[in-house]
Amino acid sequence: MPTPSTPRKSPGRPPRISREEVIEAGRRIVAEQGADRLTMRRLAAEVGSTPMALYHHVRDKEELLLLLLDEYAERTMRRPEPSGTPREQTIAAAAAIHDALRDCPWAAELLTADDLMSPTALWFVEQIVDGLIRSGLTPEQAVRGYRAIWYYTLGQITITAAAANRRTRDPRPTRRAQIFTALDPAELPRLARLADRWAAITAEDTYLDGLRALVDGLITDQGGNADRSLG
Amino acid sequence: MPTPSTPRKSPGRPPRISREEVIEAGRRIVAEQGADRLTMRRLAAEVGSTPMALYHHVRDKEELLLLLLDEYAERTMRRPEPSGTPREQTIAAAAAIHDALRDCPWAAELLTADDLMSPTALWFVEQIVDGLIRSGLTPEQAVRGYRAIWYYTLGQITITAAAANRRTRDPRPTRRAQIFTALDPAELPRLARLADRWAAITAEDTYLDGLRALVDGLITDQGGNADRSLG
DNA sequence: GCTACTTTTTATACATGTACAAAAATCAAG
DNA sequence: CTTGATTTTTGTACATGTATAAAAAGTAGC
Repeated sequence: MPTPSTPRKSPGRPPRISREEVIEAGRRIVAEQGADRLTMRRLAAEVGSTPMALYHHVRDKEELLLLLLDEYAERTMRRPEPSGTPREQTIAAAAAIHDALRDCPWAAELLTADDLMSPTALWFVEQIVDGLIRSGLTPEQAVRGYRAIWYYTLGQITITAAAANRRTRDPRPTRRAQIFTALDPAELPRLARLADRWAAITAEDTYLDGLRALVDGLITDQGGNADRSLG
Repeated sequence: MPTPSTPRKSPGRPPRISREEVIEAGRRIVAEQGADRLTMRRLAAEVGSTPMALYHHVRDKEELLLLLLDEYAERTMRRPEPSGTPREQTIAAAAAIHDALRDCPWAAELLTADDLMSPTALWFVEQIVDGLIRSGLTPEQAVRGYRAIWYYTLGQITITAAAANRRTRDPRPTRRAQIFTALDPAELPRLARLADRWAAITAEDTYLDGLRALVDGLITDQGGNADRSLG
C-alpha cells in the first residue's frame, strides 16, 4: 500500500507495473478473450512482466476478479426509479442483482466466497433491506430476509450457469436423464409421473416466481404490521 | 462398461483394479484424511496403480466424488416418519437434505454441476414435490417450487461453507468488514445503522426461517385451494 | 563509494487434473 | 506361432495458481 501522503520519493525498487495497470489488462483480456482465458501468466505477458510480479499488486487471482467485478457492476448496474410498494422495491432490487450476475457468469463462484458485493451493489442491498423494513419487518428480520434472498439468488445463478457450461462443453447425457427414465412409480409416484416433463420444467427461468414467493413469505411470516402504502 | 451378461471371459488386457476398488479407496481417503487430500495421484497410490489408470474406471474426479456422495447419502440419510401437514412434510424433507449437505461441505460445489442428487435423495425430492402438490399446487408449479427450494438450499450451503473455509484458512479481515465500517449514512442509511450488528446477524443459521417463508410464499402465491388437512 | 534497508521483480519449484500416445496383456482366427 | 482386435495400463506432457527464495534497483546515512 504506497502512501502518497508525503510526495517524497519512497525507497525500494521502483515498480514497473501498477495495480491499475494490472486491473486494466485483466479487464481487457476478459473482454476480448473471455474470463476463462484470464490466467496469471497471460496477464503477466499482457503487462510485460512475470506472473509472480502480479502478486505484489493483487493478493491473489480471486481479489483481481473481485476488482473486475466491482468495475463491471459500476459500469452496468443502473438504479431503477423509486416506484411501487416496498415489496416491489425489494423484488426489483433483487432482480437487478440477479440480472447483472446472469450476464456475468464467471462471477458466480466468486461471490460464494466473499459474502457481499461491490460498493456499487450495496445500494441494491440497501433497497432490499429498506423494502423489507417498510413492509413491517424489524431491522434484524430484514437482514435475515436479505440473506435468504441472497442465498436464493446466488443458488439460482450458480446452478443455471453450471448447467449451461455443462451443455456447451460436454454433450454426454446427464445423470438426471438416466435416472429419471428408470424411476419406480411405486416408490416415487410424483416424480415418475413428472419424468418426461421434468427437463422442460427445470429448463425454464423461474427466478422471479420464486423470488416473489420468498418475499411474500418473508413479509407475511414475520411482519404483521406491514406498511402497504407508498410511503 | 463391462457387461457381465455372458460369463464368457472378455477380450483385452485384464484389469488390475476395479471401479469398486477405486471408489472404496476414495472413501477411505476422504474418511481418514479429508476430502481435500483426495487427489488422483494419492488415490492411484492407494490402489497401487497409476493416476491415468483410474480414468478407465471413473470419467473424471467429479464423477468419483458424486459416487462417494451417493454412498454418503445412502449411509446417513434417514427418512422421517410421515407426520404433519403437507407443508411440514415439504419443510422436513428440505431440511433433511440441508442437514446432510451441511455435514458434508465438500459436496456443495459438486451439486452446482449436476442438478440432481443421488438416487437415495430422490425420495426426499418426492416428499417435497408431493407436499407442494397436496398443498394445492399443480404438478408443474410444484416442480418449480422444488427448484426454488433447491436454489435456496444450495445457495445457503455453498455460502456458509465458503465462509467457514475462509475463516479457518485466512484470518485477514474480510472486505465486508472494511466496507461496512465506512458506510455513508446519507447514502445507505439502513445499512449504516445496521453496520455493527451485520456480522452477528449474518453469522446466525437462519436456514429454517427462510425455508418456511419460501414454502409459505409458494403455497399461498400459487395455490388457492390448499389441502390443509392431514390427508 | 559503501553499507544498510526497503520495495519490487524474477527464477525456480511444486501439486494438481487430465489429454495424448505408446505399450502391455489378453482373446480369436488363420 | 502369427496376426489382428480389444481393453487396460503406463509414461510423458501441459496448463494452472502460487509458495519460496534470491536478485535487482532504488534511498538514506556515512
